[in-house]
Amino acid sequence: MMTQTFTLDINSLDGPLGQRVYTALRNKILTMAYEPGFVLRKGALCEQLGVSRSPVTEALNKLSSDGLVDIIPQSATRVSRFSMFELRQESFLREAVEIAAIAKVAQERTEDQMTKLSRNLKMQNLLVEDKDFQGFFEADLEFHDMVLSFTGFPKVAITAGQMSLQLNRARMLILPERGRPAEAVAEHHAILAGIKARDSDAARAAMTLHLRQLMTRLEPLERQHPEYFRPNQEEAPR
Amino acid sequence: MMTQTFTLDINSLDGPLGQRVYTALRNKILTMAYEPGFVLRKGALCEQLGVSRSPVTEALNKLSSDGLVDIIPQSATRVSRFSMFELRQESFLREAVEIAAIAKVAQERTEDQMTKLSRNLKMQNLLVEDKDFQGFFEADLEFHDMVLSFTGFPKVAITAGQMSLQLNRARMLILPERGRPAEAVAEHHAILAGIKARDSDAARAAMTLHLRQLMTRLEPLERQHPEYFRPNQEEAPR
DNA sequence: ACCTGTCAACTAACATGTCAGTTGAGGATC
DNA sequence: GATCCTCAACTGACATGTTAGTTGACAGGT
Repeated sequence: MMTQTFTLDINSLDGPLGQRVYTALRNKILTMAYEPGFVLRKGALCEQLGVSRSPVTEALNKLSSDGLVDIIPQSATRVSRFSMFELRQESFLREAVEIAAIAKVAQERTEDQMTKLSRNLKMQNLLVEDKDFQGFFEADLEFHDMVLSFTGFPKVAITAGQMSLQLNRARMLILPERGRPAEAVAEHHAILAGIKARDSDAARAAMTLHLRQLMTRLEPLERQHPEYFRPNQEEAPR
Repeated sequence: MMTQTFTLDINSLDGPLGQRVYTALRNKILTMAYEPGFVLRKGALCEQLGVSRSPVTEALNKLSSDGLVDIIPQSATRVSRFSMFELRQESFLREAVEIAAIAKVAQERTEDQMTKLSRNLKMQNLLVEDKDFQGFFEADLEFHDMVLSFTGFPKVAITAGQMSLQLNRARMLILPERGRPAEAVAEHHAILAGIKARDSDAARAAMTLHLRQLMTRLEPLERQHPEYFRPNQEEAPR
């Protein structure tokens, strides 16, 4: 399903060059193929991809506004390091949006939506049984994306995705945690039960519980992989 | 306080040219000085500003990803028209975030924060009494921004601002509604009371009530100003 | 009045050149 | 050895040229 390209490749994508370069780099970064701190040399990228600086610059600028790369003016561009503070902020925002979404979806759900969610959840079960954690990871993303989409508000899913970039990248570091996928599936079941019963409060509570797990698991990361984090920069005073 | 420039001007700003052009155009659009549908001709802008296409292009691209302009490839760029569907989506997202924020702030507020909010609210009272609705509008924005900032999560305020762009622009169309500012001030008082009592639920309820008012007032707009809206494009089927 | 083909105007996307500012490594000086 | 200086390498920001694609108006045929 996921084409793991080892060398940077553009030709397999379509659309404008700038978009292609952006997508390619974005995937590299989000899958941690480019590690935090990795230096992106513009000249090398141009040569490697056989394009001029324009599309590369455009792509890097987009990545910068996504917060995926840090541009040090007149010097270098490197893949951004994590900041636990930033992860907490993203988690807060994600929770805010998903909670609101689940409440709406629980009230308005259709049978068709129930079927799709239920089908996805069964797939999650199978994937966990087969220990296909990569597959489970993607099914998990899809589950949450479906819930967000079922609000009937496409922008909700898009916005949630944009503001959870670092969060999803950091998740790559805690993929192989023993027993966690099974727990997550159970939590998804609880959420789905709330939706099925059209019980907003129950669905909301289950979702809250589920989402809170992530930061709990992310917090130890700063000690385990200090090289991926930037020195503490807590909130600034007002 | 607001410098109402009639001709497009860049020199009063600082920073890179691209940023300045972006800010200038953004202000024009958000204040409705450039009306929805207005065509932005790149050549004219370059001449008018005395810069080359690079910074102008950069600015227009940013505005496009903000959703403030619609770029019709190979043809023209125009200030985006409203879509009631999009406004509803932004309203949903804004409510999600502000609700989450107010709950957190109510729990963790400091005396200093109370003082600042209280001071702002008193100012709102004075401005409404003086019928300075423009001033009230800005104080209102500041009130909400303060609440978001008091979460201790700068990104929350930033994100909320980004996803409420169309909403704030549309608000410019309903500025002079009789009695509404006074009502809004009263609602702000209720919110502040919840924060003061550290009562998350009360604050949340008051905020929900307050935010819901906006869409109620925005809905009739589509009939009053059809020229500012694009023909209905409701949600796509899945 | 209605369709249709043509054409000018405009634009996005990209390539390339220039310039000033920053970084960092290495050498000179103390 | 520590500090300072210099310089090469790299970059962001901007200007400008080119190509190909889209739109809208206008003319001409029906």
